[in-house]
Amino acid sequence: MNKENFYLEILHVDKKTKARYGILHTPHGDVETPMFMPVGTVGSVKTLSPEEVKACGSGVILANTYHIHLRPGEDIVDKAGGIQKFMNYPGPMLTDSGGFQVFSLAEKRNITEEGVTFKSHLNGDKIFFSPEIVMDIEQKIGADIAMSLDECIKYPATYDYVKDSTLRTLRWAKRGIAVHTRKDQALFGIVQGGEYPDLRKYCAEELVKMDFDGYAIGGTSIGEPKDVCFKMIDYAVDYLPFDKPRYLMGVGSLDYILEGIARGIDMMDCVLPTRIARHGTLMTHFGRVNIKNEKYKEDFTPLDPECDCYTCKNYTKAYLRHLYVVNEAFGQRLLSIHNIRFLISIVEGAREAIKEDRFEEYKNEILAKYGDKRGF
RNA sequence: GGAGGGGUAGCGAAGUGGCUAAACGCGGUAGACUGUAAAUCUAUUCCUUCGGGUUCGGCAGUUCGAAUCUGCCCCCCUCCA
Repeated sequence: MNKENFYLEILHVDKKTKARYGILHTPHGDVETPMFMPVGTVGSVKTLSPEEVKACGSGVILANTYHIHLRPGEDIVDKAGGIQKFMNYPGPMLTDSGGFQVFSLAEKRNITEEGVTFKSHLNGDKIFFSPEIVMDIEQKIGADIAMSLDECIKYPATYDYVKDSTLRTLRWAKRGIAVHTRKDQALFGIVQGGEYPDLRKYCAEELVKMDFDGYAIGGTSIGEPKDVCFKMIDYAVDYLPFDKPRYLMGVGSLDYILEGIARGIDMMDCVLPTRIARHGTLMTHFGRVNIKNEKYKEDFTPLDPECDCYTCKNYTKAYLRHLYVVNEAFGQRLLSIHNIRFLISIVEGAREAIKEDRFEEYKNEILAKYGDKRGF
């Protein structure tokens, strides 16, 4: 495809790993890769202003087609001048297609060849998503990057199920790209195929034939073991074009992010930092901190002495715990700022390391210090 | 002074003879969370050396058995004088 102002400029590839450093050019600005993308499902990264998210060093942020379609509706976003203008985010955005809701709202949907019928989680209304309808909605929402409608396949799933689903996702991809006409919006295809190497390879190759503006690896981070997730990346990445962005969907814990980057991933998104922050859990250079813990009651030190975020520079654990305990919105905001800034700063460090061909060492150093083998 | 009502675990509140160490909620403590149905969910919350021990205002009874029945006492609330 030939999109205005959208391309990935790869400036360096790490000598020892597949990690790449580059600049993603988009209609709403240039951003460096690899990058971590915070999630703002309904047009807001929960508890934060767009300016605060940007101040954390964010590049692209996400919104969700299913949720925006329900409220306020794509026509309103279109009238507002697009999602970036509507929510006043000073940077590029991406909309997920609703493919994840096929997974997360599994009890409320039915899949057919034609598309997915959801029973709205808000009021039970019947919502039909075909690849064509999703393209129409995403083009109206107007993010810089739209995602093709897919089925995020649950794990584990049988070979036969994954094969049928993946072939259907490919047919949906073809139908979607056929009706995608906005030249100022990139469209990414999504590689499915579960844990099966031949299906991942086939799916990747078929998508590449369709010539998307970027490629995502989906069906990851949904409860599968870590090594399975890494294999899913490996099974697909080698069949993706070097010069197109590669997006690992749903990944937001420290080890998955760094392992993804090592495997040649450019973009990752996750709700994890914002969700766990709201629930009192923080990622720090020295592992996870649960700010609810009684032991922080009189701890007047910063959350993470090595963190440069607004929260760590200005507030103590005792105060953050207090805000959490009394359920103040400001506390959720400070904690969310920290987690987002933490992950973004880790990825910033990764970019510097890639440029200097020391990404492997950087990754090992960060993970060793973090300590928690779960990685988040 | 008279007439009612009530005192149950940190708090609120069920229970009114055995299945009750005692529902439920709050509070407390700990944990989970990965393309957001998530300011949500889970576990735990009398003591314990895990054998057991001590509980339902207090004391004394009835009973094989009492938070639950009886008597007296203490305290709280409402209304009338």
